[in-house]
Amino acid sequence: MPELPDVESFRKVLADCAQGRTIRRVEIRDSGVLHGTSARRLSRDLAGREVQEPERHGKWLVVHTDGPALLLHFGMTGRLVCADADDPPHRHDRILFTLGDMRRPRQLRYRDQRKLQGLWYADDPEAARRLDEQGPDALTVSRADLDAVLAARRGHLKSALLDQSVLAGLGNLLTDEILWQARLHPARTTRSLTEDERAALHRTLRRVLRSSVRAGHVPPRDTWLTGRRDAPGGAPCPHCDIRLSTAPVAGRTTLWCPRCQPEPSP
DNA sequence: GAATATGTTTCGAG
DNA sequence: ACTCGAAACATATT
Repeated sequence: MPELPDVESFRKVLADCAQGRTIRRVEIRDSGVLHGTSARRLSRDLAGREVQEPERHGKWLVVHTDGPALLLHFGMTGRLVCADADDPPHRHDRILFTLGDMRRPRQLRYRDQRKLQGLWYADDPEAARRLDEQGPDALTVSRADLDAVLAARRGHLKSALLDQSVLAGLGNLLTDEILWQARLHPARTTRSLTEDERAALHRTLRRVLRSSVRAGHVPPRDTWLTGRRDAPGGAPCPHCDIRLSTAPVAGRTTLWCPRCQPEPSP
């Protein structure tokens, strides 16, 4: 699930649930999501700490406290939920942070089915390196910065947009959506883009990201490409009704419209 | 059982 | 020096 808009909604969950509150207790139900630390050390370090305003960069969430800062990455199946501390945990709740006052304690839960990513201390060398290598955040990237990162990259447009070190925050769904709305074929090369196409790409990227952030995820609207992803045997393009094409591009399932997004000329 | 999945890193090849 | 594709991570669903 998680791409930039999802992680942005987790940031809000974290802020509403925990900001300004004290962590009373940390329960690690599956230490498989911990990286570079142990369950014992994490709960010792965080107990009694106050949660401060969280930050997001790309798909990373930074949890600031008056003690150590944490980095969360949600992989493909992770999420953050706020629950009543008395509610029984979900099967995939890997870490429970109990917060705030004793009368009505809340619980922030890191839930993740596949455990592809997880939690790091912000000063962990591996995590710090990964965060350091991120490109500009896709939600706020300027036209000039987008042009600059694309100019520094060759190969397929889709693989560039998907690369977090080029631009941080886009995943497979968002990339397909943006390329379709900008009417650019995913296999176009970054170098082939004209001035007008780069302008359209930036405009579309902002528009798609803003409405997705508002919705908390990439909305599966009928008028968007995302709404047609799951149709068996290929769905019609919401623009022109021709059958959408599917093929792997940059190693990922890619959906595009052969009419609205013309094949790059070789 | 097989294929697939909204993510990312690593490694070998071109 | 870059870029690409495949494999690996762990688990559920179709």
